[in-house]
Amino acid sequence: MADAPDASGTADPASPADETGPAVSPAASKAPGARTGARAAVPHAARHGGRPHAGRPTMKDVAARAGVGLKTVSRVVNGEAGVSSDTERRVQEAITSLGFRRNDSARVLRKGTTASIGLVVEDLADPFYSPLSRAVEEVARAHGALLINGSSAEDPERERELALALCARRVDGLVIVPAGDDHRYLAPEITAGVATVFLDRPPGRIEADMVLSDSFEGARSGVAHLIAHGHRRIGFIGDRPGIHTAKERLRGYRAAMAEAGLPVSEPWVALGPTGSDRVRADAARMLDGSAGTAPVTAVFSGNNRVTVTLVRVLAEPERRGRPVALVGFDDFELADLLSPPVTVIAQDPADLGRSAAELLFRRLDGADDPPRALSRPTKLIARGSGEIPPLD
Amino acid sequence: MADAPDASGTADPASPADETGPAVSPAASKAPGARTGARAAVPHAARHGGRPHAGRPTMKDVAARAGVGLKTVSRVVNGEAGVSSDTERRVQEAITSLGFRRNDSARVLRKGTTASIGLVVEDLADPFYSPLSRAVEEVARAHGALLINGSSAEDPERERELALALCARRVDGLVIVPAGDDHRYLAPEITAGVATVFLDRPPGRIEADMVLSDSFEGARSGVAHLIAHGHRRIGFIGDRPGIHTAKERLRGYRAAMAEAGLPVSEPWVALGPTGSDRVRADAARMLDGSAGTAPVTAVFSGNNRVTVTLVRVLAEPERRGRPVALVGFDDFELADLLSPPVTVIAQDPADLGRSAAELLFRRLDGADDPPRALSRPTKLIARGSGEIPPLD
DNA sequence: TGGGGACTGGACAACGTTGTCAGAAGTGGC
DNA sequence: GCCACTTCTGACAACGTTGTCCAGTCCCCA
Repeated sequence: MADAPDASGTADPASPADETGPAVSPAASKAPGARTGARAAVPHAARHGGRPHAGRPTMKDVAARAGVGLKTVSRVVNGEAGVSSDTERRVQEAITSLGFRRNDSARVLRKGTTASIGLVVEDLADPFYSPLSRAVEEVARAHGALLINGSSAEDPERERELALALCARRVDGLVIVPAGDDHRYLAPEITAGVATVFLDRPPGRIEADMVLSDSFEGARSGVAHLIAHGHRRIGFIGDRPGIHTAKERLRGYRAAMAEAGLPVSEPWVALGPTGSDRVRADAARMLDGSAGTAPVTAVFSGNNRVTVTLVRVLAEPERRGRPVALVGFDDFELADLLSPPVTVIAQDPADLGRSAAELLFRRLDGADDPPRALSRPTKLIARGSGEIPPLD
Repeated sequence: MADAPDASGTADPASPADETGPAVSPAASKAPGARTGARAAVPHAARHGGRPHAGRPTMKDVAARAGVGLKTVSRVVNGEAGVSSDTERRVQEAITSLGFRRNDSARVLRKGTTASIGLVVEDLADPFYSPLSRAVEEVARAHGALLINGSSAEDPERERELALALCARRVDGLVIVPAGDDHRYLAPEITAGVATVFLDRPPGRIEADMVLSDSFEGARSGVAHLIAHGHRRIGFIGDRPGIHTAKERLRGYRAAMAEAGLPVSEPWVALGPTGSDRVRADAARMLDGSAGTAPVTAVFSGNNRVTVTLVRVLAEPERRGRPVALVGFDDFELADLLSPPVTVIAQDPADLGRSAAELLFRRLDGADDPPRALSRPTKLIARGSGEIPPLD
């Protein structure tokens, strides 16, 4: 019974598709004047009446307006062949006059592909992750895909929520900077076809593509650099111990010390959250010496955030008298203009993002080879702070 | 009738939902080895064969597996009341054993709301926009919405493409840092119910909500600060003249100069892209004096990117002899650690993002009042570079 | 004038979910 | 034993699009 009136309804040029379905009656009753003419006259009146997109024209409306079939509109909208130029013109007119825009949700449902990828990072605002996000976005754009992204705030549960929400949206692929160390929750998704690339840190308890910087070698070479400049008591301040890169960098630190035959006093090593309070406390402890341990003459910093705090600590007036050498993992803007300029182990965040995204799209294009782990090299950039000799 | 064979099919753990629909035949022919058994045995073999999510279990599959009706599954998935705990348990079992995840595309189509908002900025990697994005994301998250974002690269056409693509995805709302100056293209979308807030710059030729920093007053006070420290020849280097904030800040500069009765030589004013080459050239021109114009003794910088380049220019050895005062619009990390520390007109990007997002969600919650323009104050932070006295 | 091919247009089902509505099963009172 | 009621369940349509398939229409050539 629904069909007959429905069909005649769409033949009507100004077809109120609304009125057939009971679902939209609230919207219809709230904005009854929303006829073609009235709509233009009162821009803000009915704007937020019902559901956000209630009352949007559909292809059916366009078809009725142009006096053609539904599929013909679809063809025009998608630039498919097989529509005479005259018909096309009529359809285009109807489209612009109704303000029609294709509903991609419906398209996605039908086609099974969303042309969007998800990105989960720790913090979108972190100067390490923002160029990385941008690079992923550029690659996505080049492939005609949109980017949906979120910050995990280094919380495994939030990472999981985000990743699964993205999967529920049926993103075509996922780039994840993992916060947690167990990603079995993604197994069904990967099996179902969500291409997944882990970035900066490896996946936990699951096999998948990954793109990592060589944290171990980077840290090793940075600490070796300090040793080469005469330091024998070197501190390490890094990110939380659960984080893979923190562990790897610590391992690099220990390796460099071991290679040089230098002992490591445990008070010289501090892992933890990168908030400035914690870093300041740990720095103070190792710089001033404590519990019978001699103070360090150099510090290796595990990342970006830590380095910036350390730069502040070392710049404090009371520390000026006894210069301490510093090498930091991650480059950062203006590092070269500080005094002393900061020696760093540089990664290229944009390159990491680009590599991960390209790997992802290779998968989406059908690459079937087993998961691979890409390692990107780091580069020591000597600027001054890492070349300060020890005082004693 | 369709149910009986279907049910038996889905009872099979590795149900080949593919093979029932003709829609997937092209995919099947593309990856002919993608047989059912192979999938389980070789996890990565058939993974990217067809459409990304082909063969995912649906509610129908879950229902068949649990021996219940479709709607009951829907009820369980959405935590609706009216399901006995025994039935719920059976459904939950079926869900986990099949690895079912609700398809939000279908949900969106049905419900008309996507629980996602779009954000268009100039450059996600810019240290001004990344905390802003993060703030928008936080607010979105608090409202249970995801964030889809993109960079316009300051290209109006690209901004338009992005914004319309987001509308086609039926985002519930849109936060835009506009690149262009004509947003009439958004009128049909706004009419259709896409809540839209413009951020950092006003919309062009359209009425809509906006959240702006007080660029005029900020620049005026910054230049007045330089004047108060004795400068009479002050340069202004800003962003491209098409950009609203650039114009406003220039206007503030001129106002401060006029208030002090100081003339402005046109070579002291330079607008253009923020790439370092252009800024360096303009800086050199006004610092060295040219064509009978005396060199400036202070520079006011129109933004973040320009300031950083100017800091580098002023730090060059050959410029050290003649210190030049500098005040920059936008604060930036480590500004206080440079020598001299940089005096800035600070905006709070996170606050801007938060305000815009909150305004957006107010609209989505039904607020119907006319579009409003929020102005956020700026704050002068004197650190040293802006207090350098003029040489002559 | 008729027949074949090329082109154009439209009816219909399907994608996976949720809202509506009605039916079935269970409970208690009389 | 029956009715009224509540609680639970499922059939069905609809959301707006695209793929399939068939039916016209037009033109050209024989």
